[in-house]
Amino acid sequence: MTVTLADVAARARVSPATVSRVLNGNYPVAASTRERVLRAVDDLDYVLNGPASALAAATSDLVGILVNDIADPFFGIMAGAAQTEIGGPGDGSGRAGGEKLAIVCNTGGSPERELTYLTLLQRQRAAAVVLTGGAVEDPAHQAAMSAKLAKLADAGTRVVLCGRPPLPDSEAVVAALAFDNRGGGRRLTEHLLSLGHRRIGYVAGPLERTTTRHRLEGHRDAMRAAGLAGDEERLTVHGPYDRRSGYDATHELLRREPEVTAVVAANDTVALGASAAIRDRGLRIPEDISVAGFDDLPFSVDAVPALTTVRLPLFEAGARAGRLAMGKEKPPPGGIATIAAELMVRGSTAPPRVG
Amino acid sequence: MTVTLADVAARARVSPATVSRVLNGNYPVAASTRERVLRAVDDLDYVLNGPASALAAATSDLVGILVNDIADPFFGIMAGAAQTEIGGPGDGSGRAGGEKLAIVCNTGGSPERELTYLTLLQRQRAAAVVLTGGAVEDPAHQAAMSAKLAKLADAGTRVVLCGRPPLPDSEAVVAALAFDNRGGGRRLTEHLLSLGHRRIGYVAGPLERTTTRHRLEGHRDAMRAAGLAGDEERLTVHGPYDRRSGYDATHELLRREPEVTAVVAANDTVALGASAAIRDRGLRIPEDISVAGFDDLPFSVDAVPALTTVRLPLFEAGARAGRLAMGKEKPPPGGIATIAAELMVRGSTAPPRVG
DNA sequence: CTGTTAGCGCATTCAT
DNA sequence: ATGAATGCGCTAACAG
Repeated sequence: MTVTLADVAARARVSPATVSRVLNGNYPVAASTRERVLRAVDDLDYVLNGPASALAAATSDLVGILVNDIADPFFGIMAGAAQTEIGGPGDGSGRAGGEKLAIVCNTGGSPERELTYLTLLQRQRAAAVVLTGGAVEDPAHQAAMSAKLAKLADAGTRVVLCGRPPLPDSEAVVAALAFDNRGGGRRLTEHLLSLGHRRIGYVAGPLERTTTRHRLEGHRDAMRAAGLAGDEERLTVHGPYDRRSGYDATHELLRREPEVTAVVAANDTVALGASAAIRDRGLRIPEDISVAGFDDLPFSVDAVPALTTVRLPLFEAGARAGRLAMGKEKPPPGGIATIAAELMVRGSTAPPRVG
Repeated sequence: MTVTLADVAARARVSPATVSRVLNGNYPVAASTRERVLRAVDDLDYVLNGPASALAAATSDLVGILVNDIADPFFGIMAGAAQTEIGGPGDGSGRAGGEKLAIVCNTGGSPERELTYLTLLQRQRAAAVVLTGGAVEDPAHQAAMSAKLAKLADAGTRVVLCGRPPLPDSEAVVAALAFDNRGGGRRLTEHLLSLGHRRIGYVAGPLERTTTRHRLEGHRDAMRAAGLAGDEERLTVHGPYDRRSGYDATHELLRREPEVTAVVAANDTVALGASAAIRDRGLRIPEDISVAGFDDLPFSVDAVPALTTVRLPLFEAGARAGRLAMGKEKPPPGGIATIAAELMVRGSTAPPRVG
């Protein structure tokens, strides 16, 4: 029923070994034989059996990309970029050559699912794994992750972190590309302070995530440097990285502290919700309250007014992670690189009203 | 080095077959033995060899989800929803039970890559494949797709279409969930007509895509019914489904035809770009020009003014496709279901200025 | 309910 | 440059 390597060999009048060699191309084969084999492959419409191949070779051509939320462009952009480097351009024939199969796995931000996916990828003997986005800071989970990644690395899987800080002690990881969330957060708040804001609310991401913590720390560093420490707790509300959360949290924040003149959101999506909440209270942006986000997702420039935010080079970082996973690029010194975050000042921030 | 089923069997003092049975759970095993085996698995930190398993069983636990653009929430939402149904909830142990591995493949809208990914999935003996979003209408590609899907189905892979019209003659497909793009497009334009608009510009998606054609046909149906046929070509500009394209195309449209009082965009993302272009020309929305989108993505309600659009139940459709792919839900009669599209009237559309 | 026996389809030694 | 032989780790009949 299903055509195998042996069938192709028979039709091309060569041995199975030869067919295998032309298909993998890592071995000298006479041009004439190669041609004969390829024709037989086409004639028979032969498709390599991936599992059999992976079993025999003890490696597969799967590359996993883990994301926290596939519906969030923050991850989609990185994953798509990584995939372009991993999947190869294809040869236009649809005939699948030696390229890898880049596959995106959606953890939904759940530590358990993250581990489960890693196990599944380990089971598939994945060639590489790219972990994107912030990590959960629970010590137990971190330990489990380190152990799991070590095991993957042991089995020959290349592990790359993208937009995620390096793990405590992991020589298992080929490279870690970390965003400068802290620096970005600090510069963003410094910008607001320089405009004259003093009471700045912060709609933070979920607790126990590195991204949340680093951005918040940057914010507080700036506040402290301006002599504005003390009110952190009251001026901070936590919630998921989504629009709804930004909306609800901002209402809560403004109820708690009506004197706020600026709201910093955990990311652009949250900022969108925050903006909606502010408008629903009859306030104008930026005249009554300034709003700022983080990430500079594509829609942020189209917000009205355009959103002041911190740009993260998501595409570039994802592409680099993809190359690193493929071994196409040399890892940075020490395996760790910090990716700069750039402040983008736009219309949603302005000096506070006097009085 | 790497621990195998046999090692587990030895430690649990049972035969390899028994270990296989408890791991797959499709066969009666004494509770005491099962427990012994599971303990051995944990002790040895055993991870099943996916390729070997797939080879022996002639099926794998991979389920492919093909998307046109992973950075676009339109696809992200569907893919994420499908994945929740496919991946299973996990048992919270991170130990990967019998769940499938849902993997998202990003075609970038390229027909070649679409075929390549299908070949790769065929190679992996995928359990199921979900194709999301519009298809390219090139006859050669359609034929190639039909053939490829037939081969996949032959090999036991379940094929499900989500947000994509059924193929000409394909009993290969388990089920096709098609959005009512035509009806939605028609109702949207009817809404504009009822407001009094007569010169309506259309920023369409890329040529030769089913989604583009159906939405455009709905629009033109409504125009024709209102006796407004004739200017189709001049009032339509095509481009990719992205923000930039919406921006450029709208400038082109307004240059070509300044009397336009409303712009219908191919989707919400394009509508965002269109809105920016309109504002950059010093025009107000909706006072000077009304704008409408399609899809009702999460950010659309936050646009200012909120975007009038057509809501597609992306999450529900994706989840249903996931269940269909898993055989957890009965296919609709004839294998084809049309998913309704709901008009969402919001602030971005209003009657045209008189005079 | 459990053990035994055969492959699954391919990559890779070794030969030649 | 090519062919023959071996085994990757597991599942699926068959016994029992």
